[in-house]
Amino acid sequence: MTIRVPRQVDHKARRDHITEALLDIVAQRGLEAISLRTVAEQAGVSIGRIQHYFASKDDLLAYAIEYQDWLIQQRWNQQSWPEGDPTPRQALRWLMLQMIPDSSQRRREWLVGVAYLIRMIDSPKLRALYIEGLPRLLDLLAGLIRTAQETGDIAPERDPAREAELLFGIADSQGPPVVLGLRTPQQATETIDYYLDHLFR
Amino acid sequence: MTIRVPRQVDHKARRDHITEALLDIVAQRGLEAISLRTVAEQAGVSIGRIQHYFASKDDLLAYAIEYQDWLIQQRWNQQSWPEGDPTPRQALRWLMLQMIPDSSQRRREWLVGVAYLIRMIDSPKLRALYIEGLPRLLDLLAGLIRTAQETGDIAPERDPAREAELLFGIADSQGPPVVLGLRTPQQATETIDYYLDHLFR
DNA sequence: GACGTTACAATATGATCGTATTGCTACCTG
DNA sequence: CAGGTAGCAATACGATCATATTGTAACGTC
Repeated sequence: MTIRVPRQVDHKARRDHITEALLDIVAQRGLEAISLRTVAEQAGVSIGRIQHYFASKDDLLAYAIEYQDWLIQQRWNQQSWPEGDPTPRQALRWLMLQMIPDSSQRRREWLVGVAYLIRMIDSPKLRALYIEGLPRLLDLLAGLIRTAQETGDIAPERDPAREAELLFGIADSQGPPVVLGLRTPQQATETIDYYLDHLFR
Repeated sequence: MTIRVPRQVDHKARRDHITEALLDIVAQRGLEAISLRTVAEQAGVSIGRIQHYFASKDDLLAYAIEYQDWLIQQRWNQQSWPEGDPTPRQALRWLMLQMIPDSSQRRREWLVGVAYLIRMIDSPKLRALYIEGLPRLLDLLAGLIRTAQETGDIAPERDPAREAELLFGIADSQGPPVVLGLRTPQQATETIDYYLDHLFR
């Protein structure tokens, strides 16, 4: 039997290295600045190498958001929650703070998401990332709200689904002012805490 | 028969016609799709004409957001408020609904705003449109909240500035789900009304 | 009615674009 | 160790790009 010899080069690693360069450019200068030449230069590789690992520019662009989506999933799965067994309020707060672009990593993710947004409208594949991801997050938030209602920490007349939308919206809307430097991540956090203070009692 | 080419031409009308074509393309295919050729084709004019009215592509791009900003100002100034003398709640609701991209006009404005966002980071001129516009709107919202507090319609312990941020955030965050078809403008309105129901009493 | 200027259209230019092609080398398989 | 193939680099190619240049017709002014 022939032993499966590992590939000479790590295919995924090469693709990801190129993709990292692309995402950096997109976050700094937008999709318009993407060309095989600019990506090759940013990645420090030849155009030939990019062509070897990606069938076309479109293929590269498509892989890039999938890669970013994968990156985000990885982070959510790996990052530990605030404390071992957080209260609903702590969990909600933590989830909302995750949405603030307060690190270079999250800032890049946020900007790339914005850059791809117009493309999402006409691309079913891109849209799916949003269409499927958002309800999942909203369900998560609504579940935590329901739990807090059971323990009496949130008034029972609050609608969990609506409240989840509000929480998401409040956190989501911090993106532009934070990225544009109008508000600090600290100030965004204060606004989030202000609302949580009113939601919980 | 000789074609009559009027010597005196409405400069602004020509520039605006070209700019309209550009904004349509940006909203549909993003800034990457902008070239003098695509704009000329969309506008139904020659490249030479565009060059005659704009010194460069950058000049055209810069004029386009200024033009859109002017368009928005015009609409805000001309559009009449809900009723002759609206209550603070009616005014707040109306302002928030104005932010939902529920017409092709507002949808285009929203998408163009998104397309230009990354450019805003490094361009002081573009940033100014956001940096100056947002606080003005927040002040307007906070003022209405304060008025409602004086009449007892909003609890006095609410912080007008914070509440203004929340109202803006809630309305602003409706943009992506509405544009991407995940939520209807009607549903976005319901979420806004839900929050107003809790803010007012 | 000559003259200058405005308002373009048409075309030229050189850079940059995505992609195709070619060539070479190192390694894996037989 | 012969042959094939993966993994590129280099370059060629035609399209498209922003911009510069040139040409021309229609007016306003005199």
